[in-house]
Amino acid sequence: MRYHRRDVVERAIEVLDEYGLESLTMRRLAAELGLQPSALYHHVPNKQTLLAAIADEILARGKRERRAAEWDRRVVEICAELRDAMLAYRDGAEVVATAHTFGLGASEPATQLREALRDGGLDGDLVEVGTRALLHLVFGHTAEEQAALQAASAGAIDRDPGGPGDFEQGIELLLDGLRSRVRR
Amino acid sequence: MRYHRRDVVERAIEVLDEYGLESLTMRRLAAELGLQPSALYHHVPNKQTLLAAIADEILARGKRERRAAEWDRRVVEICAELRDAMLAYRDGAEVVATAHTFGLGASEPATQLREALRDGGLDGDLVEVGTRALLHLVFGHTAEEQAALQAASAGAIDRDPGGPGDFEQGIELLLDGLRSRVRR
DNA sequence: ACCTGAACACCGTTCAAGT
DNA sequence: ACCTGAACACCGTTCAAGT
Repeated sequence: MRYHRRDVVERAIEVLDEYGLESLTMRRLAAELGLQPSALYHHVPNKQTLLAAIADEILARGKRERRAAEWDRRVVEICAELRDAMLAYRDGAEVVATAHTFGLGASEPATQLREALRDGGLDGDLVEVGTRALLHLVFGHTAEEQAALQAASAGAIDRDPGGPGDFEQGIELLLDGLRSRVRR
Repeated sequence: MRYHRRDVVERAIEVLDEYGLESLTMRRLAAELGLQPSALYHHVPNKQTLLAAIADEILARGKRERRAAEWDRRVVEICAELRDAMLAYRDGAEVVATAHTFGLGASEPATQLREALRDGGLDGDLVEVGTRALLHLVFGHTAEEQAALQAASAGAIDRDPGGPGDFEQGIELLLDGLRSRVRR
């Protein structure tokens, strides 16, 4: 059997979802594909790049149709889509958030948010600050939520998992600030 | 020589600051202390706990006097203190942010923010949502800023590092939303 | 209480060689 | 182009034993 890069990424997501990020090793993935570990380096230059590709694929799979007409409703829609996409896979939020911290992946959601804020009539500087703030909120909240959810299902009752209500409320707080800065 | 837990944490921070998070291994730290790796487990149950202790110590070392009288200026002050504390050590933001995602460390800053928001006259629910949103913004922004700074100093000109202006602007956006929700 | 020595069960990555 | 086989230089953690 001969594989291509997309096969490797797809199988990596299966391993991630079934066994978790700490079990997603290059050796484990190679074994899952029936390959020697060294064979993976023909498809991917290193593990970090593979994780960035996984992050992008997870977000791509969560894509939905845009419905909202108003720019601020569209922001909420984009953020909710991001959250749902990450929650769909075990440790999905951690993978995406980490990749984003190091400037990898998640470039498309950033572009969409930037567009929405620009449509809202915000200045160039505020578009950038707002986009980054929204992404940090979404990634931070979802990573914490998923960690709490997984900790809860593994035993400890720990803390409240946050939930979609808390999530939207946080986004709305930020949107308030953005709305009040629309030039008119 | 006999060590205590605090010696181990202190030396770990030195190793972190000098060689970076990826070089902070239990074996490396043990060698630095002139110990066998197994000796560390007398002071700390595992690496995760050590990292949480490092996160707390980094934040504790950055503590400053509170000056602002108004609740919203106090929020800005707390957030700026957190950012400075994390930026003071190599990979400090990543260590603190990761610990926070898993519900470890950073409990004191959370308490201080909660107090400030309560003083501002916000409802219990909003206090929680606001505190979490502020922390995600601070951790997310600072981690990204530090990663970009370190990438820049290592060669690539990559992206803009954000800076304190962008940071405060993001916090102010959120504060706008919080201010508008003060019950009166 | 704190530490050594040895082991267990792994990692990511490189590189010559094969088809 | 894609893969094997072998190696290099490491990991975190456990556990019996020592003082």
